[in-house]
Amino acid sequence: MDTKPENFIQQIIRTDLEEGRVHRVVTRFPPEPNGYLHIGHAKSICLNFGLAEQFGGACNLRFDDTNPEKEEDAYVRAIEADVRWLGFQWDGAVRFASDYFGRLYEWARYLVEQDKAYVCELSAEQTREYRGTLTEPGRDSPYRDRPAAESLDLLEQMRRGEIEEGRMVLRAKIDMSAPNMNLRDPVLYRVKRVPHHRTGDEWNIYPSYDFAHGQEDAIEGVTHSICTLEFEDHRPLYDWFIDNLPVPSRPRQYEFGRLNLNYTVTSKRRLKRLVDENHVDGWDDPRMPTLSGLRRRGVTPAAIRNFCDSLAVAKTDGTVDMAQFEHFIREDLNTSAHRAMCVLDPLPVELVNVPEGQVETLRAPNHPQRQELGHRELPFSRHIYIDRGDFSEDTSLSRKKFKRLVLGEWVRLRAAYVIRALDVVRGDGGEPVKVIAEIVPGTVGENPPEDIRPRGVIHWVSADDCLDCEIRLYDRLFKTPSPGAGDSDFLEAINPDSLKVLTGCKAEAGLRAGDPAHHFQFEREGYFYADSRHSTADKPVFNQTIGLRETWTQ
RNA sequence: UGGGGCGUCGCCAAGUGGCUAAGGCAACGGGUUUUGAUCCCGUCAUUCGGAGGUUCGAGUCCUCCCGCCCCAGCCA
Repeated sequence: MDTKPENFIQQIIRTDLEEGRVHRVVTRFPPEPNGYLHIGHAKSICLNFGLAEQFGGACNLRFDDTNPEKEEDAYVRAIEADVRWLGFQWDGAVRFASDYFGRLYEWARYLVEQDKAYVCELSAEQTREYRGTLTEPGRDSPYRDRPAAESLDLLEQMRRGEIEEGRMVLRAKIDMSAPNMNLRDPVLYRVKRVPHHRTGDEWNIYPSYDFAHGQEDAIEGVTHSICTLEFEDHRPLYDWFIDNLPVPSRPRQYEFGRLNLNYTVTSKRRLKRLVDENHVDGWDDPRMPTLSGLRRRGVTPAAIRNFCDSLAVAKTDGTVDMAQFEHFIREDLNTSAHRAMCVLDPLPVELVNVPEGQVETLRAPNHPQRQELGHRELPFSRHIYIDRGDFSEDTSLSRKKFKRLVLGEWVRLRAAYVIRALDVVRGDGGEPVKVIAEIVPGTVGENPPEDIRPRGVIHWVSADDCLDCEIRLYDRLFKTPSPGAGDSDFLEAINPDSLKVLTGCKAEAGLRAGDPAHHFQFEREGYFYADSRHSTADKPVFNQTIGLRETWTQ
C-alpha cells in the first residue's frame, strides 16, 4: 500500500499516546451555526473525524453557538446533514456551547473571585483606545482594580438583563502591555439582550469565543483541539484559561493551514454576499463551493474525502489548484458513474437504408471497464440525433484534427453502426438542418471492411424514442484565480457566463426510468447529475458536474 | 516599527544533518482504446527565498537579510 507520510498532528498524537499523556484521542468539529459548510470545512471535518478514526478515538460535533445574533437552528440542521452526507458519525449526541453556559458563568465568577477578571465600563470605543496599537502598549482600564465583590454584583446584574448592551463587559485581568494583543485584558462576556436559538431568553450575556472554546474542549475531554492558523496567537490565551480555571481536563490546541482554492471563495462572509445579493441561486447553487452546492452539482462524498485526504496538513497557507479538486471528482465518477448518451445540440440524421418504422434493439455496456455493472438496451431506428458539433461539411479537415462525421465520410456511432454522411438538407440560411446518411450493415460490434475507415466514434440518440431534457453547463464562478485580491471587490471577478442552460437536449430513453439519484457519464460530454430542484418526472434537468478531460488542441 | 507564523519544481507537498532532493496535480511526448475519456509508459528541481558561517558532510544547525500571511471585534 502507499504509505502516506504522517502529518505533524498525527506525529504529535502518536507520541502523546506512546508516552501516555493521552489514553484516548478526542477531537471535535466546532462549526458556528451561522452559515453553510463549504469545501474548506470539509478539510477540517475529514481531519478531525479521520484522526479519531485512525487512532481509535472519538470526534464530537459541537456547535459554537455563542453569538445568538447570527445563529439559527436552520443552520444547525443543515450542518448536521452535510456532515452525515460526507459519511461521518459524531460521537454521542450533538453538543452545543450553549449546553455549558451555566458552567462557563460559574467559571467567570471564579476568575473574578481569584482577582483575575473584572467588570469594565469602558465603552467599545474607549476600550479600543485603551488597548493601544500593534506597536504601543495599552493602558489599564480605570475599572481594573475595582473590588471583586463589586464586579461579582455587576456581573450578576448583567446576567439578569439589568444592564444595557454595550455598557459593561467582563474582562480577564492579564496584561495591557502584552505584545500579543489577545492578552490585553480580553473580553469574556458581553451583554446581548437577544434570544438564543436554544436557550431562549435565559441569558442576557454571552461568552466570547476565547472564553468559551477551550473550556468547552475541557468539558468534553477533547485532547487535541485543532483549528486554523489565525488562532495561533490565541493559544496563549487558550492555555491561560485552562491554567487558571478548575477545568476537568487539559486540552491542547494545534493549528493547521486552512484550505484555499483558486477561482473560488471560501469565506462565509463572501458566500453569504453571493447569496444575499442574488449572484447565485442560494447556498446550494451548483456553482457554490458549499457542500450543499457540490452535492447538488453531483460531486460525491468520496471525491471530497479523497481530495481532502490528498491535502497536506501543515502550517503553510497555500492555495490549491482547482484542477486538483477536479481530478478527484473525475477519478471517483469515472469508476462509479454509469455511461449513457445525451445529445446536447441535436442535429437530425436520417438513415436512408434503415426502413421506416423498424426498431432494432442494441446493447451497450453501462461501464466500459466494469462488466459487472451490466448493460442497457438502446432502440435504433431510421431517425436519430447527433450533436451539431459532431458534423462538418469541410472535407479538408484532417482525420487527426476532426474525428467526427464529415460529409461523404464514415464515423462510428457509439455501440451501434458505422454510418456515412451522403447529403445535407439545408434551412433558409443555408445551414444544415438534417444529414442524410446510410448505415454500413453488419458493423454493430464488428469492424467495417478495410476500405471503410471511420474517423472516430460519436454519440447519438434515437429520435423516435428519446427523452427531452434540460442541461445546465457550469463554468467557474470567478474569472480570476484569487477573486478580491489586492483591494478589488471580489464580486467584480464574477464570471458572467458561469451558467449555460441548454434546452431541447435529447437523452437516451432509458434515463426516463433511471434512478435520478444516479451519477451519469454522458459519453464524450462529461459527468451529469439530475438537479434536485428543477427536475420534473417528464422533463429532467441535468447538472454538469464536470466535463471530461480534453487533451486535444483545436 | 510590536507579537505570532510561513518560505523545497507552474500548484500542493515529503524531507526530523549522511545512499543519486519522495509523491500527487498540471504540462508535454508515446502506446492501447467502438468515449479526442479511462488505462499504460516516458519527460519534468545539479537544487531547496538570499548571503555568510559551523561540519568530513546542510534543504536539514547558527547568524544576518528578503518576501508573504495573521493579530489593534463587546465576530468566530
